[in-house]
Amino acid sequence: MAGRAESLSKERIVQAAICILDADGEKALTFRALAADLATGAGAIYWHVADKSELLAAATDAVVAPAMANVKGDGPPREMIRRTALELFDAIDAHGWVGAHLFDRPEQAAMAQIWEGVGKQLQALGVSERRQFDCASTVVSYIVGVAGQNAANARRVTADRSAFLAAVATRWEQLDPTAYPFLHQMAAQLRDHDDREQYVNGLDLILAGIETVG
Amino acid sequence: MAGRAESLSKERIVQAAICILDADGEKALTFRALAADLATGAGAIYWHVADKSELLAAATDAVVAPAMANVKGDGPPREMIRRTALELFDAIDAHGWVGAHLFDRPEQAAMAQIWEGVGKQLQALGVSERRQFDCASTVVSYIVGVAGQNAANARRVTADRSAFLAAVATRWEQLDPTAYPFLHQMAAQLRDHDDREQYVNGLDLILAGIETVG
DNA sequence: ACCTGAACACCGTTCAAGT
DNA sequence: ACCTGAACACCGTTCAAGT
Repeated sequence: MAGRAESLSKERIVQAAICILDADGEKALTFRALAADLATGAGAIYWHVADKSELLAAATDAVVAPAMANVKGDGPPREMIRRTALELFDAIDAHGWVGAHLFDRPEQAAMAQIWEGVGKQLQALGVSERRQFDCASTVVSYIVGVAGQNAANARRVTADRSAFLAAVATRWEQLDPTAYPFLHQMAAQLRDHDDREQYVNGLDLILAGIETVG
Repeated sequence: MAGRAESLSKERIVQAAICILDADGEKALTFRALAADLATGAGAIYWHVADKSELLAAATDAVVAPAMANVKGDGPPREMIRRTALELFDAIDAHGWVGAHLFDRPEQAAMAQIWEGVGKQLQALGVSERRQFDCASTVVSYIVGVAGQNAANARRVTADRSAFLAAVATRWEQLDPTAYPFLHQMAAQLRDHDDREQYVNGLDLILAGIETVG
C-alpha cells in the first residue's frame, strides 16, 4: 500500500521492529539494529516513539488487532470463543514475543480487544449479568496465560518447543518417584502432546464450568 | 541460621538477589549492585552462578518451594487445590518478579512442584486417568497465567495495582461504546474488584468444569 | 579454590547540530 | 519539523592477576 523507503513514520518503525522480533527475538531488537534497517540514525526513531516500551506495545497491538479482526461472521457462541482463542494462539505462536507484552500499558488496545471479543460471546452464551465479569476474566486469564508460556518458550535460545518439552519430560522422569509420582505418570504425555489441541481442551473445560455454574 | 558475612555461597547470593528484587524490582538487580551488597567484586559472583538467568531461576525456586511446602495436612481435594493456588498467589503477590521466571529453564524445580501439587489433588478428586494430563495442564496454566499478569503489574514503575486497574478502567470507559459495549459494562467492576477473590472464583469455575466433564 | 576489579562489548536514551 | 550521530551513563560477562 505505502511506498517503499518513504520518510520515517511510527508505522514503518513498528513494522521493522516486528521483522526483527520475528526473525531474531527480543534480544535482537535494539535501536541501533532498527536504525540500520531503516537506514537512519538511532536518535531519529525517538522522534516517532517515546521509548522501547512504547515500541513493543505498538508492535504487540499490531499483531493482535488483525488476529481479532479475523474472527468475523456468526456462529454458536461457544464456537466463536473457540475461534477467538485459536486465532490468538496462532498469532502468538507465530510471534512468540507478543505474549510477554500484552499487559505493558493501560492504554494498550490488545487486551481491550480480547476482553471485548470474549465478553460479547459470553453474553451470547447466556451468562447472567452478575457473573459476566468473573467468567470473562477467567477465560481471558487462561488465554493470555498460555500465551505467556508460549512467550517464555519463544525467548529461549533454542526456539524449538518440542525439544524443550522433551527436556522437561526427561527431568520429570529423573525426579524422585516417591516425591513426584504424578509427574512420572505424566512425563510421556508431556513429551508427546500437542500444545494447540491441549489448549482448546482446557478452554472447553472452562466453558463447561461456566455453563454448569451459570 | 547461618552466620553473617560468611564467605560467598550460591545461597547467600540468591538471598541477596531476592532482597534487591523485592525492594526495587528486576531492573535494579545488577551484578554490580549485588556485589556491593555482598561486599565483593562483581566477578566473584560468577564463581557461584553461571549467569543472570540461572540466578533468577534459583531465586524463583527459592520463593516457590516454601510456598508449596506450606500446603501441608489433609482436606477435601478441592480445598487442597484452592490452598495450593492461594499459597502461590500470595507468594507471587509478595514477590512480583517471580511470575516472569517460572518457565525459564527445563531443570527448574518450581513448575515441577506446582504440577505435582495440583496433579496429586486432581487424582484424589477422582479425575479419570486419561483426563488427568489435560485437567492438570488447564489448572496449572490458569494459576501461572494469573501469576504472569501479576508479574507484569509488578514490573511497572508505579507498582500500585489498583492505580493501574483504575487507569485501564478509565481507558475502557473512553472507548467507543458501540464498538466496545461489553467493556463499558465491565469498567466499574474492573476498577473495584478484588484480584485475589476473583482468582479463586476463576479456579472454582475450572474445577466445576473438571467435575462436570469428568 | 576462590576472590578482585579493570576491561570489553555492548545497551537505551539524550542532545547539540544540522537540513 | 524532522533527522544525524556522537556522547553519556549504564549493562552482563570475561579474565588476568592476586590470595
